[in-house]
Amino acid sequence: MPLKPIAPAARAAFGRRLRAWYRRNHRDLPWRKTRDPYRVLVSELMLQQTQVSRVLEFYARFIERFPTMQHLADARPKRVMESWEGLGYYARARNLHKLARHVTREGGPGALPSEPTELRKLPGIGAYTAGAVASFAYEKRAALVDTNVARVLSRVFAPKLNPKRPRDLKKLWVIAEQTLPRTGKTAWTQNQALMELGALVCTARLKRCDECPLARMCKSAE
DNA sequence: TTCCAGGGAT
DNA sequence: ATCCCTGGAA
Repeated sequence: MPLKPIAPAARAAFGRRLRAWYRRNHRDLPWRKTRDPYRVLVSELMLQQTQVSRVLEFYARFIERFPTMQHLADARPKRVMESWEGLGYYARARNLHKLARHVTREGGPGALPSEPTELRKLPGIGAYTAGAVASFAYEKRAALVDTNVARVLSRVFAPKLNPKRPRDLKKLWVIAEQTLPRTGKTAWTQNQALMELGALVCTARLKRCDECPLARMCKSAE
């Protein structure tokens, strides 16, 4: 079942409205002010499992204790786990530590790769986080789809798709790639905007279509 | 008080 | 397909 390509005009309108909305409505979050791949990674891993409000404190404390990949790599497992205490999903803290030790190993620069395919080889990094680091840290022109993005894209372009079904999720990745702006810099903003819209307006429980910049072109707007 | 969201590993 | 863990919505 081939996926109908999105009309260029719709694509352009989608991006412009989305980004314009973002500029006016986005929250001011610390990980949006940095391009440090390490910080972006830490924030993404924490955000996978916790609300923004809660991540804020943990993120600040974590970065204070482990300011760089090298600091984290040098730390004792116990201290890393203590810093994660209360966030849950502790396997991810272990993966993060493992990752830090891996990329700094034997004189390694402690740098993360910038390509999603390379990032995905690292422990704890799946398709979403790979895209997030590539886009948010390196400003690569990379797609990223988490459940927020999947929900927004399906509602706007393909209401028949069910993001929970793996087969449909693949199609949503295709849509995400099709709607990606030309430059990495603009993609950064658009990806952030997609996530923000999913978090603030087009939420799982409530569709606040009256405040949505995409309502006019949305296939499931009310 | 129950129910669900949320990436990745296995 | 299941598990991991917790806050917050219903």
